[in-house]
Parts: sequence; structure tokens; C-alpha cells
Amino acid sequence: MTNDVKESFTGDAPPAPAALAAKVRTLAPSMTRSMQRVAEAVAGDPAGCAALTVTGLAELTGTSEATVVRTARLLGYPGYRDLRLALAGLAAQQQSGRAPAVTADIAVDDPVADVVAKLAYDEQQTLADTAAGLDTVQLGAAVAALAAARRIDIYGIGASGLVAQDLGQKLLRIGLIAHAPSDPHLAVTNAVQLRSGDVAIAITHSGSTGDVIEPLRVAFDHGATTVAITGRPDGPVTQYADHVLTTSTARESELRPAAMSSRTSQLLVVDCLFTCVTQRTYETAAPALAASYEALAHRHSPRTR
Amino acid sequence: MTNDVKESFTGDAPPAPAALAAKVRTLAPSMTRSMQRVAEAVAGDPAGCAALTVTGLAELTGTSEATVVRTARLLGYPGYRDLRLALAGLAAQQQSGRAPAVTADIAVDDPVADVVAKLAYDEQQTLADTAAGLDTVQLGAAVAALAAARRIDIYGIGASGLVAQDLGQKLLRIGLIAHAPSDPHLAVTNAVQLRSGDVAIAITHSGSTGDVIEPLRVAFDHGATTVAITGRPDGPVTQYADHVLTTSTARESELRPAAMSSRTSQLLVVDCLFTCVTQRTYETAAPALAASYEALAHRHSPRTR
DNA sequence: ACTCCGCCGAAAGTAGCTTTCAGGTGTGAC
DNA sequence: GTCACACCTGAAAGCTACTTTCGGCGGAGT
Repeated sequence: MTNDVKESFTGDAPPAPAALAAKVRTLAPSMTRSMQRVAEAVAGDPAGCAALTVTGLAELTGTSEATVVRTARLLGYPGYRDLRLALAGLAAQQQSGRAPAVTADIAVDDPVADVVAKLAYDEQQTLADTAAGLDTVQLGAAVAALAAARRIDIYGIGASGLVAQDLGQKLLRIGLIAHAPSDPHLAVTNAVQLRSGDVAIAITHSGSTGDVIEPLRVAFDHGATTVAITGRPDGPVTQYADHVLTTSTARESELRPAAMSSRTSQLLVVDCLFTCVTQRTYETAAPALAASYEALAHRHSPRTR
Repeated sequence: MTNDVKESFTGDAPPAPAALAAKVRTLAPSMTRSMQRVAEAVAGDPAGCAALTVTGLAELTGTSEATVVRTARLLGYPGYRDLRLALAGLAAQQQSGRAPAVTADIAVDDPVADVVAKLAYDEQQTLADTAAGLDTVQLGAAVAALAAARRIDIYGIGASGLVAQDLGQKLLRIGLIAHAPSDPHLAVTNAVQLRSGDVAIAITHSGSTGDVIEPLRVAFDHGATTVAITGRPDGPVTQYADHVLTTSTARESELRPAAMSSRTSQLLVVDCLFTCVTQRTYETAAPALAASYEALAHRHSPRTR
């Protein structure tokens, strides 16, 4: 995994078609200042940039041609030429499609109805971005591992901890043996028990949460198949992950903390995992689901209607 | 402005964006045989041709590069480069055009990519429905109560329990005193402590979960302001709720349990509550948010970049 | 059959894209 | 506080891909 050739970084992902804005936001933190300027211009005005040559875009962003090419590479394209083609596609798409309506940020004095509309729109956007940016190959691999696992551990802290527990609850319902310890120490002691054929999943938006990385590392060292669900595909957590599932990153602000959209994104990934695993293990999953539903029935008081 | 150069024929029309196939058909009769072959290829497979260089397209059609360029000119573009961009746009357009074919239910044999698309679409739908059906008056009243509350209790069990904890975590971060006990007994003993001016929130999709209704009833009896977040506005839980926030209910199936969409819907409501409360209490909420962010900073290992 | 017209592709020319390399700047170690 | 290192950054060389030119060749009319 040693990329001794400095300039030859090529994202493992194939050229993204429409998930460009999402990819820009995902990768923005790992970009240098100049590259961020280029990425910003590209995300902000795809149509305009598609009309520019390398030189033109370099001048517009006040950088050099080399930087533009580097940015294109980072975004997963072989070169600027291909990025430009993708931009043209994107431009045409949003030309014909719907115009973004309430893209404005949430203000302190927005009325309640506006907040609802903006939040709903944002979360929808997050879902679309996540779906577009999700690597189905990695997802398929993770699903296969889960479906065959003897035992499954899921690690998450804070907001991601709730997502971890959500996945744990779901997997239990289809008869799999899943744990989502919320205590980091318990997580590590759990991880020690894992071995080849087991699966460990780490959920962390930042990709650098020590309390989550540590148990994943332990599981990795013990031979378990490891999966990372993170918004930073270049973060430390991916070191110990056999499969990486990338969540999208929405722009954030004071009234729109990152935790909100990352949670939405993570939950979609988790739902995908769950649904696909259910497909794979349908023979056993279906009766298990039915049984868990049945078990809860008497916990509800008789319906008023 | 000397147009005596033979090869410089430029159609009066500006570069056609999407009406390319039509233009090809219109101009086909006035084309020479070789050019027709090129035009045919372009109209037949825009996406494929967009991936080719001049040389590639020339070889594919058994013609020369010059002919390809001439065809591009005839179609109204300054050169092949621009035709190629238009093709990329066209390809992306008709790619996205057949996107809404995923409205169907999820099947056991759906490929992974389809599952992702369908789930994302469904959750987007759920969000839109929820936002549309949310009563902003009730929401505003609940927000006012929360912003002024001495103490806040949030009750939820199972999947809804995670939503309750999510809200609890968030409210804590803006300096409010919130508890989300996951144990029903603890919930009741907690509820006893509430009094007028406090707020209790019950989250239950079915609206009839005894373990959640009971603590809400206790809180209600003790004079607390009570809020219900439920998918059944006519359910038993609303008996003890001063304000009812309705979540939407999507159709479900075996591979798409109700818990999935109800959770999405509940989370949107919770986000709305949180965001509006943050607005209302901005003076104290903003520094509290900043502090909680700061406190977590050192829990992340040093950034790779 | 000859000549004229115009389509056609090879090759030269050029613009734009890519790569290399050296200078500068910020960061971490001592 | 100073030094050294790593890494970003843009200038310029190198190369690919697009454009233009020009001569040949086939068909149509006479």
C-alpha cells in the first residue's frame, strides 16, 4: 500500500457521474487550500466550469494548471478532461431537472415552517448524495461478510453510537448475533473475542475517533473482517478496515451541526446493510423478523380504532 | 469576417443542448455518406461516443478525424471538443431521466445498487411527507415549552428509544437539562419528579406502547407540559399529550420494516425541535454548543492532513 | 473517355492537457 | 527559539488530442 510515486494518487472510486458535489464535500477536508478553491468553483458552478479549459479554470481560481489537474485526480478522474465531461453532464442534469429551492442556510430568525422545510430538504439532499456516493462493491462485500458471520460487533460513540445500536437491534431481529457496546472499554474487551469469520463494524463520522478505532484495530488484529462507516475515507480508521463505506458530508453551520447530516447518512448506509443482509439470509431472516414482531404485539395497548 | 474559407461552415444555430438527435435527423440528408456514419453513431450512443477521442470515433465509424470534426461543425459546434461535452450532457440527462423507475417495492433478488436507490428514495419520500404533514403550530408550542423548561424527560423504547436518546444528547449540548431513560421503570420514577414548567416527550410510532405512555401519563398528572411524537394522532398516547407532533407512515413490507421509515420521520421531527429550540435560546445555546465541540476535540487522533 | 467537382483522409500544425522540477511556506522536533 | 523536514505550489517542458491544410480519388456530366 506504499504509494511511493507522489503524484500518482488515484482514488479507488470510478469517475463519479452525478455525486460530484457530495464527493467534493467529502474530500474537501483532505484537500490543500488551492485545491479547495478549485473544488469550490467546480461545485459552485458546474456549468460555468465545464466551459473552461484547464488554463481558464486555473486563472479563475487564481491557481495553476497543475493544481487543477491534481484536484481532478483527487476527485477520482484520470485527468481534467474527464472531470470536464462529468461537469458537462452534471450541468445538463440540473438544467433539465429541478432547480434547488430552499438552499439558503438556516437563520436565527427563520420562522418554524422555514426551518422544517430547510431541514427536510437538507436531509433529502444528504440521502441522495450518500446513495450516489456509496460504493456498491464495498457494500456487497460487507453484506456477504455479515451474512456469514458467526458474531458481529458494532462500535460507535456519541451520535454514531446510536446508529451502531440501531444496526445492532436490527441484526438481532433477523437472528444474527450482534453487539453494539456503548462503553469503549467493553468494546475493546468484546473485540478481543472476535476471530476470523467474525465481523466488526466501526462507525465514526470523523474517521479519527480513538475510542472507536481502538476496538476495530483489535478486531482486525484478531483476524475478523472489519468494516468502517465513515465520512473520511482517508481517515485513520480505514487503516484497519477491510471494507470502507463512505457517508456523505453536508455543509454545516452553527444551526446545522455536522452530527445531523452525518447521522442521516450513516442510517441510510446501515439500512442498506440490513436490507441486503436480510435478502441474503431470507430463509432464516423472515421467520425471525416475524417472531420478533409477534413478541412485541402484546406490549401495545388495544387500538382505539 | 471573411467567410470565403471553404471549411468554416458554422450552422447559424447555437450549440444544441438536448435536441441533438433531432438535429441529426434534420441535417442527415444534407450530409455526405461518411458524415452520416458519424452522425448515426453519435445519435445512437451519445454516452459511448462521449467517451471517445476524435481518433477513437473516427476509427469506430471507419472514417477520418477530419470527417468527425466536419460533422461536429455541421451540427453547430465549434469543434469536436464541444460536441463531446454536449454528448456527455445528453448522456447524463437521459441517464437521470430513467431514474424514477425505482418506485417498486424491494424484492428479494434485487441487486445491491437497486436496494440502495430504493431505500434512499423511500426515505426521501418519508421526509417530504413528514415535513408536509407537520403541524407548525404544535411544533412552535412544543418549542416554546422546551426553551423555557426547567427539566426535560424524553421517553422511547426500542427503535424510538434511540431517537429519544438522540434528542436528549442534542438538548444536553445546548445546555438544557434532558434525560432519556431507556428503562421503563426508571422513566416512571423520573416522571414523578416533573412538575409544572417541565416538559415530557413521548416518542412512539404505534401510539400505543404502554411502556412509553405510562411515564407520560405520570408526567401529565404532575402538571408537566407533555408532547407526543407519534404516527397515530388518534392513539392512546395523545390522551396525555398537550401537543401532538405527527410523523408520517410509509407503506411497509417484509424487507422494509415500519421501524425504518418511522425512525426517519421521527428524527426529522426531533431535528426540527432541536433546531428551533436552539434558535430560541441562541444566547445560551451557541456558547454551549461551542464548548461541547471543544471538549471533544482532543478525542480525535491528529489529522492525517 | 475526358474533365470537372467535391468528398475524403494523411499529415502537418496547434492548442490544451499532463508531468516534472525547483522554490517557498508552514509545521514539528529539539 | 531555531532548525530541518515535509509538503504544497506554480513555471515550464513534454505530450496527447484536436484542428487545419492539402493533395488524391471517385463519381457525374459531356
